[in-house]
Amino acid sequence: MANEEMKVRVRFAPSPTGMLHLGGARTAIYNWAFARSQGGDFILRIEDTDPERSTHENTQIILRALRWLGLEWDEGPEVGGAVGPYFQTERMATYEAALEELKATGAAYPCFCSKERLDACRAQAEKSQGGYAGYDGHCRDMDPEEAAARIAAGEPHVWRLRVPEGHGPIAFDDAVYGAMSFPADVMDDLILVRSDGSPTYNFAVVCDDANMGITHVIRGDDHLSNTPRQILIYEALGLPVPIFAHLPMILGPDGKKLSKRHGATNVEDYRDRGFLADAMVNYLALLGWSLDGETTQIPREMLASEFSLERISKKDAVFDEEKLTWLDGVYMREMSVGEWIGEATPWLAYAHRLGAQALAGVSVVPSPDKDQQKERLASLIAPWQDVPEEEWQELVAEVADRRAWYERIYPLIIERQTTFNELPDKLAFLFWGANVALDEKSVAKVLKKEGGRADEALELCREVLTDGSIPWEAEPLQEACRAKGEAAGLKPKLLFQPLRVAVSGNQVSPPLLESIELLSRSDVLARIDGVLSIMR
RNA sequence: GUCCCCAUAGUCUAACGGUUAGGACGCGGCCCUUUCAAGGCUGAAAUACGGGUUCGAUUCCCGUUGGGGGCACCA
Repeated sequence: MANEEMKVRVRFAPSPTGMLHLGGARTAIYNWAFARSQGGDFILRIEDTDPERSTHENTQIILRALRWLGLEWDEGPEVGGAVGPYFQTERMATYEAALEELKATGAAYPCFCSKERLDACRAQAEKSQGGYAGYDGHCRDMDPEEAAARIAAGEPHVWRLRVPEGHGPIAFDDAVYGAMSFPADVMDDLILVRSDGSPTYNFAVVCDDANMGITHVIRGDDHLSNTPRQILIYEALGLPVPIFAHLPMILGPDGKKLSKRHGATNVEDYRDRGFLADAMVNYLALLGWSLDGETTQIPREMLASEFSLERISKKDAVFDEEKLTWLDGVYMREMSVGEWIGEATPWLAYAHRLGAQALAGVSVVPSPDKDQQKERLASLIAPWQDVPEEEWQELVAEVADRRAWYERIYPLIIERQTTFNELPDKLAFLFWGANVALDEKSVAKVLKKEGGRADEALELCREVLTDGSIPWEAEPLQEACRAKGEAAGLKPKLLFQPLRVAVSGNQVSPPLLESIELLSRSDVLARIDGVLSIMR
């Protein structure tokens, strides 16, 4: 057992067999937060013992995702540390040493059963007993001399753990689930080392956690049933058992284990859909943990000081993207102009491209279906990926060159966005130049309304916007329009909605006169004239 | 088949024997308003079921039901 004076050391140990998914990200967050709150060390270890599925690219993807989330590790890949290396494939000597120890005490024995025999056993057990109960111990009591001879003859074999007979229940105190107890007699003799000499997961994990001085193992619930097996290995090796904390699963909206069919499960997809890392960390932290049941905004710094294992929930949690989206909006609104431009640049550049692609002159486009629109936004992953590199560089450079202008968009949009993916659609009209793409529904509802005075309203506004004596600024332009509308008996709504549609193409847009201020007089007048011409 | 875990509104959660069962997302209404947001106020919505223990159960115990995970030469 770890005593109180020991420095807390925790680790996140992903296997590089794919992307970093939401569950893994939350496990990493909890490990990180626990280490920070305890003044301990957060270690990253790559479990790449499965050569079939582990790749260098996947490792890089995981490191990148962790860095995006802002979870810096104290020891691990690219950072180093005193108990490295931090890739399991580079620690083979330590597993071999541990195996030698187990061989010497008789706690490990060689097993020559072929994969085929084991498969057959399993198949038969499933047929006759309805389920597999584990390895049947075929080689457990083989004569040591026979075993030695067969090894010497080069016969393929694995090494299994000899689970002690008459071992009482394996008990441990889980920091989340409390007192746990598993009967030892249902435990079969698990494989420690494969026939190719590589360690299995359970064996490598125990060796590494022990050698790296891990004090608390915080990991997914799916490892709960592995824990008694691992404790058996700790015991056989005579090593101290760390404290375990198992985390409940993250489920999809249908209550099933979260998977691709629920949409994005890869954290980098969220980045590429325009979510903020801060919101992601906050949301994920709250999925299975609470500070006090009241607080929903828990920034990283607060997590790093207030996180506690005691308040982790035992219950599986459903991932709710709507709440994440709301929280993302909260963090968005807290951003300064500078931060906003920095993060939003690709989407602003993409909005520019989208707007510049608008058709020439005035056109009417069908209104998107609300649900389809939502789905489209959800599946937009870094939409600029398809843009030719050279063109893209120019677009991005433009945002930097005209930074002052782009900064003026900030107050118009900051309270109207929840993720960056919404920006292109909402801001494209700023890049239309003299052209307009009219939304079909908006035309029907605002411009062609029965008995409406839309054309009259547009004429009035046009007069004001033509008047060079009025400064091209939102406030004076608005007041002048308002006065003119009032004189003509036009309520503000009847006056401004037609103008909104004529300029932005839609009955819903960012603040109208403030947007007009960002456009040139000639473009605005051209849009109004164009719209007027098709109304007649 | 077997081992293990879980159970408060649609969702995330608080209440560790005594509360009008609290907060958040989402949903409805009102206010603000030239649209949409944001903001403010407000409404509907939960202790899975059945037994105990107790003066008193969301809370403790047992059972039922419902969900989840493990039982690989994967991790």
